This record gives sequence, structure tokens and C-alpha cells, in this order.
Amino acid sequence: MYQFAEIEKKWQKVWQEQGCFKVQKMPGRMKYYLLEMFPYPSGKIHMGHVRNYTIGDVVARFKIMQGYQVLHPMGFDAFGQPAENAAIKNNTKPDIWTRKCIEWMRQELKRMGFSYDWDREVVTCDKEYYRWNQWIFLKMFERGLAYKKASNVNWCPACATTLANEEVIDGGCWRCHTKVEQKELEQWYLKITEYKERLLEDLKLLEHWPRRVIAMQTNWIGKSEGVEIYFRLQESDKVISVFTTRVDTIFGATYLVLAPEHPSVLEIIRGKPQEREVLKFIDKVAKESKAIRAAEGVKKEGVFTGAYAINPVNNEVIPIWIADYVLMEYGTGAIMAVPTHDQRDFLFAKEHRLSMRLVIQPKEGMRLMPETMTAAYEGDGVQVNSGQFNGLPNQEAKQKIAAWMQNSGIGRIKVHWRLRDWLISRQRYWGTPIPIIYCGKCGTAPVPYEDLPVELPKDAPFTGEGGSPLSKVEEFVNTRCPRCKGQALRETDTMATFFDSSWYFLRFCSPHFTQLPFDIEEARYWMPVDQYIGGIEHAILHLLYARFFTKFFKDLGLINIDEPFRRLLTQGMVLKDGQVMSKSKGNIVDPDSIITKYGADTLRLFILFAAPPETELEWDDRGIEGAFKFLNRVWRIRKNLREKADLAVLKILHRTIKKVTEDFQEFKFNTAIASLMELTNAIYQFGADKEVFERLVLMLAPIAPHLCEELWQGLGHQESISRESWPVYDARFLVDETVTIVVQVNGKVRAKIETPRDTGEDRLKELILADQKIAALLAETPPKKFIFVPQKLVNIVI
RNA sequence: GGGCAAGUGGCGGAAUGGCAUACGCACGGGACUUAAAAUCCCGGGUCCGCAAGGAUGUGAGGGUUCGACUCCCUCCUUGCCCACCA
Repeated sequence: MYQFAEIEKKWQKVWQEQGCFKVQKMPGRMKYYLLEMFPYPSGKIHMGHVRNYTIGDVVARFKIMQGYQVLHPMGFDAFGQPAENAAIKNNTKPDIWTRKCIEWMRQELKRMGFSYDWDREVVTCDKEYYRWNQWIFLKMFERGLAYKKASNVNWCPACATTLANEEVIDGGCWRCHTKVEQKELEQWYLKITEYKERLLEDLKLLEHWPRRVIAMQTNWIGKSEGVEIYFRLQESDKVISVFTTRVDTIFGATYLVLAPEHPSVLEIIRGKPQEREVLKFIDKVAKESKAIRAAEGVKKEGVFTGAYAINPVNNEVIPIWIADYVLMEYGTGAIMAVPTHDQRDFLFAKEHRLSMRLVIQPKEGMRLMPETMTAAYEGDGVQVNSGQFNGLPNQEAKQKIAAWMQNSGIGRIKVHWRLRDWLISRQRYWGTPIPIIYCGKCGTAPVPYEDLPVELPKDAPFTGEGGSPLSKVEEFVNTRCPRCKGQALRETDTMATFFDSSWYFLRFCSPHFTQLPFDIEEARYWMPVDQYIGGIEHAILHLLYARFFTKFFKDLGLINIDEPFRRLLTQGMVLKDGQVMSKSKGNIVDPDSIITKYGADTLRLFILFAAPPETELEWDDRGIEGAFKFLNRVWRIRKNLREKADLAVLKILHRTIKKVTEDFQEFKFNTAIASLMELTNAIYQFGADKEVFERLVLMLAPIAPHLCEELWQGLGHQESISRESWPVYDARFLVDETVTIVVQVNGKVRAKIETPRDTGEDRLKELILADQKIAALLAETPPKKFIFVPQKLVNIVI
């Protein structure tokens, strides 16, 4: 058994003392920026971190050996609510608690042997970092991209703070799952919608992103093309606009439905007999939160308003209803209902006995009739009951109707987006103060750049409930107006922490730069990130925000790239007994205890070997034993080297170099390790000389760096193995003089014959027919056809 | 309801049009040992057979092909994301 504890400690010290992984830009040399999503400093690393960072570390070390300048930094996403909660619980301060956690985590990361340039560490709660959050905010404010508005916002009562749309999951808070309420508040927003076209369009540039992440972002941005249609009221000139993506069904609109919150509702019902009933219904819906409205799903309640509108395409008079299934947040808050071709409208119409008209007849199958339909027909077909558009395929009619409506002024072709502006105000203490001052005389004023940072006070009386903690710190709140120098008040909300992580990858390029968020020259060299690695849970929020910030920096002229992350790898989760490791399930395996028992190299090896990076990984205590056994097996080779290696082993060696190099490039670590194991098995069978063994050690080094450093030194080398060149294969060893030809009869393997490589088809045929087994099979039924796959296979059809 | 993945031995997984189950775990056998552990070597899809060998086999059913885990169609199951989105 090799002494992993000693060896690992020894080499970690050497790496640190020699500054092995410090990196500087070197113009003219190929760079490689490898980034793993930085952690929230919870205090302990978990297997998810181990997996994420091990994958990254292997790639970083591999690229260094291939001769790249590799930027591989690490930092801490240190602001956020858990620090406040922990501080309350442990009767300490978020600052102290966070710094202690960072200290522990840094030690654990070092114990894993990761090749970070620790000189570049970035901690977001340092004022040298968050001052640039404030700087960025002010730049956005100047350009109208940061603005304050009052609106109904998502409010988590447990966290006592607002939430972005992106942070509401199934109607609950993304962090504590408490039911989210709606609250009218004045809050700061970032105008991400200004960038919606580019955020959508540039997804096309991301060829090396997982398709599903692209799909999720596309979905989230939610572009839909349709027509806004103007319906005039029967009794006045007032107009109700509706948005539809199915303008081909406009002739089938038999009523309108407004959201209960629609601003026109009160006017429409005024003085009507239905007024009282409608008000009652609105009141009832208002009490229900959005989450409940969505959750109850199928139930579609509504009432008639007593008013009528005119369908502009055929001047038909149709009733106006209000219903809870129409949402004010989407479209215009009003819809045209086409019960025959929309399932929700169909259910509602059946329930309230509203009329239906078929306008699209399927091309094949039964002819539909509204009276006998049991569900809406949402597929394609041919227009009927649609005036001059009758007989057209509906997809074609869609284009023509839209153009016609636009020309006659009864509608307008319009694009609707689902993406909303990003709410960044948080009523919490542990975050970046928003650099804004309110003056009674001058109004809202940005903090002058020279006054940055607006420092977060060390002390604030926070309890986790009621209002922004900073509002209670008088020396923070009270200030002077930058314009009139009179008494003024500071903004007391802090920024959402997703702001911090939206540009940290740029800060890593020049972490100590004092003139700007980052040094333009450094960023020009290092950016974009060549490979980004992290969890799928950030597929929307973080990655969308980071893309937004990058485009903003481009507009500021600070960088000249459109997208921050060239390639993205989303690693799978680590499971135990088929479930995600979690405290509540009690199935956590602590990386620390594994390192103590087997060493970091074994842990690294196992986590790469057990599954491909993108799939879920099932933790297996016995599997880790196997990984440990393999490393010991490699360790023992050093004592049994021969003078000269067997040709068989050389062939396998060169095949392995080819395979491992290719696999590393594609992040197929599990199969790369499998071939290293095969090579090891071959060495046990045939023996190896020093050169063969050295190349095995070089290939294993990115995976098990400590063990390989020790072996490398033992083989007589002075330099760290991490700076050695990656081995190259010699193609001459890959070619054999003879090949094994698989002989199939009707697709079934019946024989294998060994022949010289260059055997011609005629000669091969002779050899095959001479084979006893094949001859026996062909005796009864003569062959119809021979199919030759050169140097591989022959299939005989009989 | 929409979108995207995935389904292969007892288990993790390999093979993406050409020998299904590489590599590892677990299991069985052997060597070494007084013995055990460790180590080294060998064997394992399933069914029939002492064996040689044969049949069968990648969620189910169909198709394309000389040949399909791989491509196409239908269905089932599981996971993830979005969702009264008009």
C-alpha cells in the first residue's frame, strides 16, 4: 500500500512553495481559460464540488501538459442569505462566519490537490470586489438600464425579501420553498429585456453548449410571433387589444376573455346589471396568489361582463367575459377565445354554454362538427368559415390574414417576449449596497464614482424579519446629497447575489486591478472562457445573467466578445442509493473522510471512472476500493521494470496514448481510465521498461497528480510532472501486419480468419471458402453475394 | 399540455451501421500462506448440452439494410426543464 497521506501532503507543499500553477499572460502562446463555477462558502465541500472541480482539474493539467497557458482560478461567491441565517443561529456576524467558512473550504480544496492559481482568488464580499458591482450598476444607471419602479413583486415572507421571476420555482421561494406572495413595492430593476434579441440570437454562436441548456434559455426568453388584434366595443369607441399566435383562427373567435386585473374591466361593467357579480369575482381571484391559480390548473372560472365587442374581421358582435385562466402578465391580459381550436377555450365554452364555430377542417379523417367535438382541434388543416381565406391551408392563411389585418389597420404583426426585467433589490444585509442617494430637493442621485465603494457597515441589527437591516444603521443611511450637499438618505436595499456572479470570470483575468472592474488588455488575452463547468441548476439564471453582463461590457467598449463561455459542460449529480445526497435524506458521503481513508488521488480517480461527466453518478463504497487498488497496482510497477519492453506492450502503449489523448479532449474520462487499466494489465502480463512506465505515469498524472509526482521523482526526474509534455504516440506501432477478418453468414458470425493486411478480395474469398465450417454451411445453399468491409469483415448472403 | 434526455449482465458502465457486454465492482475457481488478509492468475448474459456446438439476447412492437444497441415510425417507462404563455 502506498503512503498516500505523506505523499499528498508533500506534493501539495511543493506546488504551493514553487508556485507551480501561477500563470501570467504570454502573448503569442496559446491560452486556455478553464473555469469551474465558484462555490458558495458553506464551510464544507460536498461530492458535487469534488466532481465539478476534479473534472476541471484534469482538463487544466492536461492542457498545461499540452503546452497551453492555462488560467485556472478559484474564488468564493460569498454574499448571500445563508450567511445571515447562520450568523443569527450561531450568534456571530456574517462577515466573520463567511471568512471562517472560506478558510475551511480553501483548505479542503487544497487537500484535493487542485491546480488553482490561488494568487487570483476572488471573494465577492471583499470591498475591492463589490465596489465594481457598484461601478457596473452606476454605468447601467447612466444608460437607463438600471431603474426603479413600483410594481407587484414576488415576496418571500420567510426570507423577508423580494425575489426575481427566475427565483420563483413552482410558486415557491427557490431557497426555502415558502409560498411566494405578491406585494406592491418600489424596487430596482435591470433592463435585461433591452438585450433580449441578442440573448436569443447569440445562442446560435454557442455550438459547444449542451442542447438542453440552449433549449431552456430559448424557452425562458420566450419569443413568440403573432398578431395584436384590436376589438372595438359595441357601445363605445374603446378598443380592447388581444395577442394571438393563431391568427388563422380569428374567424372562429366567439367571445373575448379579459384577465380579472385588466384595466378596462371596471369601465366596461359600470352601470351594468352584472356589475356586482363581476366585482365579487374579481375580489375572489385577487385573494388567491398566482401559485394557487396555477396549481388548481384545470378549473376555469369566469363571469360574463354584460359588454360586447366587435370582431374586426367579420363585424360579428361577441360577448366579453372575464376568467381566471387569463393572466395579466402575459400578452395584453386579454384573449380572443376560439373554443374549437384551443383546449382551454373549449373547456370554458362547454362549461358556460358559449357558441363555437369551426374554422379549420383537418385534411384527412372525419369531418369535424362543433356539436360533436369532445376536444379542441389544435392541428393543421384547411380554412373554412373564414371569408375570403376559405380553402387555404391554415399555415398559409396565417401569413395572409396577418398581412391583410396589418394593411387594413385592424391588427398589427407583433413579437411577444416572455423575458421580464430583472428585479435586483433585496431587503437583506449581506450583499452589495446599491449606490444611490435620495435627496428631498434633487431626487434620486447616483453615488459619484470617486466615492465608491459604498461600504457595507460591519454591524447591522438584522433579525431576518421586517425591512432592510441597513435602514436601521443611522450613520449609513444619513449622508449628503452629491448635488446640493444637503441632508440626504442612502438606498438601504442590497443587490441580489446573482449580480456578483455575473462577471466574476472577468475579474479573474486581473483580480487586483484598481482602475476598472478588469484590465482590458488582460481580458482581451484570456477571454472568453474556453471551458466552463458547473451544475445544470444554473442553466437559466446565472448563465443568462452572465451573458447579459458580457454584452453590456461589450457595449461599454471594455471587451470585444459577444459570449463569455465558449464551451459549457454541465456535470451530473452525485447520488447515493439512487437519490441525491442531502442532509435531510441522511445519505451524505463526506469527501473529507474518503481523503483520510484512501487519499485524494483515489477519490479523484473514482469520481471520474464511475460515470461519464454529464450523467448522474452513483456513489459506491466498493468502487472506491477498486480505484485504490488500481493506484496501488500502478505504484508496484516501479520495482519490476525491465531493460527492454516487449513489442506487445509497445503496441498497447501507443494505442493507449492515442485513446487517452482523444478521450481527454472529449471529457470521456471513464473510458480513458479504462484504457490506462488495460495498459497496466498488459504491463503485468508482458513487463515494461522505464520508458513505457514513464508514459503511463504521465498519462495518469492529471488524474492522480500526487502519486504520479512521487513516481516521477522516483524515476529520476527533478522537474514537477505537471510541467512535462504530454506523450505522443508513434503511428507505426498502431499498424499490424495481420488482421482478423470476421466472417458472417447472413449477418451471423460463423468464423474468424487471420490474414495479412493487404489480402485482396479474391484471395480472401478463397480462404473463406476453404474454411471447414463455412464450407459446411455453404454446401446446401450456394452464396448469392459477398460483402467486403476492408480489413474487418466479410458477410456472405445465402 | 409542450420541450429535452435516457432505458444494455447481479451492479456502475463500454460499443453510435460491422465480433454486444470493454474497464471496474460483486461473485466463483486456482496459486502463494500454518492460516487469514493482501497480492497474482483464470472464469462468468440467458437457455439446451459432459463437451464441441447450437439457440437466444441491448424497454415493447414494426420498418430500412447484406448486416441495427446504433438509423426511421409507433408505443411504454423513468428523469429533467418550462407551463392556464393565448
